[in-house]
Amino acid sequence: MPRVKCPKCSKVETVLKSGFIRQKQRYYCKECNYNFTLNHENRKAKNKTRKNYQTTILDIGKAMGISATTVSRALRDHPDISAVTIKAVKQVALEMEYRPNLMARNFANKQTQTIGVIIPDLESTFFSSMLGGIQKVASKFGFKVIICLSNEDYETEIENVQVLIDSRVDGLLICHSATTTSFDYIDNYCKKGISIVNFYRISPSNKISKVLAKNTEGAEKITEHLLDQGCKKIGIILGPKSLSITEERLLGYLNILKKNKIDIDKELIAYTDYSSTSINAVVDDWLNLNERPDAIFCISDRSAIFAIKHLKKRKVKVPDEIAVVGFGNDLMGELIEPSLTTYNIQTSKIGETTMQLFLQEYKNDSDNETQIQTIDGELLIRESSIKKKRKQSK
Amino acid sequence: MPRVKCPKCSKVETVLKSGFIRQKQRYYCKECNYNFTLNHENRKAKNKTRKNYQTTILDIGKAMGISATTVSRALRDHPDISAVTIKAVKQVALEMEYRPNLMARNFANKQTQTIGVIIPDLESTFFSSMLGGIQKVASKFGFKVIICLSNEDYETEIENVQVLIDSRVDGLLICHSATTTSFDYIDNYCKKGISIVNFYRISPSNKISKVLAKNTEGAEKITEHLLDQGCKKIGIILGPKSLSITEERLLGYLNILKKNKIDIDKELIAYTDYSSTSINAVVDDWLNLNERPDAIFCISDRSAIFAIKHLKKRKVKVPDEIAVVGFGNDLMGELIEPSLTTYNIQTSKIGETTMQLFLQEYKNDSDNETQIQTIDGELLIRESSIKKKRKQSK
DNA sequence: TTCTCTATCTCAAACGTTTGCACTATCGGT
DNA sequence: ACCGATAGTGCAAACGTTTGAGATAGAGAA
Repeated sequence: MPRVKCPKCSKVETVLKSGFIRQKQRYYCKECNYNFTLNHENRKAKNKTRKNYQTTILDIGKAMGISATTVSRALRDHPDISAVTIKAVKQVALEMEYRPNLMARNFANKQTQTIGVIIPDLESTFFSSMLGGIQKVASKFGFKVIICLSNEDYETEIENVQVLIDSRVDGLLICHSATTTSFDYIDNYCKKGISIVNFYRISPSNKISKVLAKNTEGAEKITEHLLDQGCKKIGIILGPKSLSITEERLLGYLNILKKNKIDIDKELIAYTDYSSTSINAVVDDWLNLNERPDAIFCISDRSAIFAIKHLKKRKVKVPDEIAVVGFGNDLMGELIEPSLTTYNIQTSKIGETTMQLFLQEYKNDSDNETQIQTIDGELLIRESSIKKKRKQSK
Repeated sequence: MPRVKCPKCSKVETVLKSGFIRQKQRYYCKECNYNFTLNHENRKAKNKTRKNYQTTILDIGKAMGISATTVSRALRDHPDISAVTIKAVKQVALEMEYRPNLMARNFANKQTQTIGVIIPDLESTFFSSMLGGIQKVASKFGFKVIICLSNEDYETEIENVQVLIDSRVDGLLICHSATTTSFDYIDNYCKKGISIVNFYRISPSNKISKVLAKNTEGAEKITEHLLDQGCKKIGIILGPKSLSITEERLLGYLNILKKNKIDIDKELIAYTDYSSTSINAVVDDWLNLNERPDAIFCISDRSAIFAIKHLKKRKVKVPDEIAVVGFGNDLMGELIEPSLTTYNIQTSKIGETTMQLFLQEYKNDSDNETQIQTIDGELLIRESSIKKKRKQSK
């Protein structure tokens, strides 16, 4: 029989061993019916003395002989607290190097002052500049931004959404991936009362607000410009069919062709997955036609640059033989030779507006109607679309 | 006298009005000395029924007749819990659409599975590609990434650090702003036990780990290459003096000049703040010299592109009259005409390594020594530095 | 039978903050 | 002397999870 004293009744005779628990001998006292092990450390004391201990409002309260409640309120300038107290508390907080624990605050408040942003990639300056716009507005209003990249993959997109929602971000700004074909999950989360704003590449859902570029109008202007340059046969390189921007820009293109009574050649409407291989394949196809197109309208500046590079490699002169135009206005369009004609959708402004829209909805947190905001763009005529012949004839 | 029943002694006669509190009539019972107001709603009930209520482990426990503890452990496959229970709990959790509240979890665990990244800007593809590298590794290990932009401003950088630390991020990856001249704050935070990793633009602190490019070596290779092309007079456009990269690259440049017994001309060493105006000013200065430089080595690809654009405007031929080289390998260098010779520092890999380094330190969370990792680079010779004469002579 | 062990489960505290409401003191009218 | 008002402060619960350690039961050992 072990010679151990029961911590409750202080008897020794009645204590029996009772197996091991977590690598420690465990005892049982018959007298008071109590199980116990020896040598427990004081957890509280351990915590208070550990290296990176942070002062809390409780510490301040204790130091000043007031309650933590009052400290909490004082630090936030609550009207109930007298000016004297507020000043004193703030002074002590400073001295004690107090910093609020935002984790705890957020937890208590059930909000994080954080928004999640999902974008397809950071390969070019295109999405990162939208991100920049979002960041700018967010930081102005004290919001943190968690970024997630979908890498143009639907599964990843959904995983990201899940993680962000589990993290209880206050809002979700989503630009869909190129492989996203089902947008149902959006509606699902809306039911749970999370603010989602779609931007640039949007879903068909009518439950969330959206910010988009003037896709159709832009495509119209681009197509008009090409016709204006004397182009007769304009190929269009689109993204995947499921993407809103694909659809809308195709519409603009078709509008202008119809308006000008030009037959629509289905062979000249190509869907791609944005990859250089798929774009090069389309270009090759068209170069093999009996009658080559004299202009190519690309879904993005990036794809236009792929096209230009490929055309150069195939010894086709841009713009003389084939004009190329992009869409979006990516920084690199300005640098390539020939410089790229494009439609400036104001990426940064799209980002800013998206964040503002979220903020707006977040403040009125009622179920007010969803908004759709369209950001103005402008045609940016550069060298890649100027047909010399035409230029000379002017 | 008001006709209100005291909730304690149930008497009516003894109840008096006692002012208003928060827009509500307040009463006072003389009998039992109790103050009260009427009609308090049941907060708990209100919460449980509100629109976006999320099931908790407590709900699951209640539904299954087991404790929340068991649920919590079951969901995390704790060995104490029987396989049967684990399976059952997971099943119910799925049915009840349970999702862990990461805010609460993080709060309890005192860690956030989140790292903060501070970069100067998102204007070019340069930092965003480092960010991409960080993101890639982070998401692989279940870490979220909060981004902050310093906009090359010291104050903003410090503010960001503060916010991130208050948010209790698990780590901080910092690339300093161009205007940061005092790095003391870093050491300060290190004392508090936060993992900080510096990348690309680093501080002199010896308390944190760092990931950097082969700046000196790269600058040597670049300079050697220029000499190789027959350049005699190489101007160097640097960033601010306080920046580590400025110093290190200047060193590489000087090394090679000395090695080749070339006199160092202080006039050809220029410090800038990265802005196009400051770069153009330097270029103008040099163009006004009696003897113009025949090559310009720029601190970044972005600044090299500013320089090339400005030279073109001033009708100076690149590379024939003046060769221009950059540093870093930004996407746009490939696109400009003439394409830019540069030193590829592998931005994305720098990001990846930074995150890996953090992860490594985070896991051994001991105060192990700091590491400095250098990422290999390679000279990327393109058109902007090829002197035709030399080429012909070969 | 009596003690010991293991497997499994539960209790309660802890994390740091916010918040509803009670409490106290004091002041001004009747 | 009594009533009503207001300002300032404190108490305790709540947020959802994790965790240290006690509880319980049934199996095995002595």
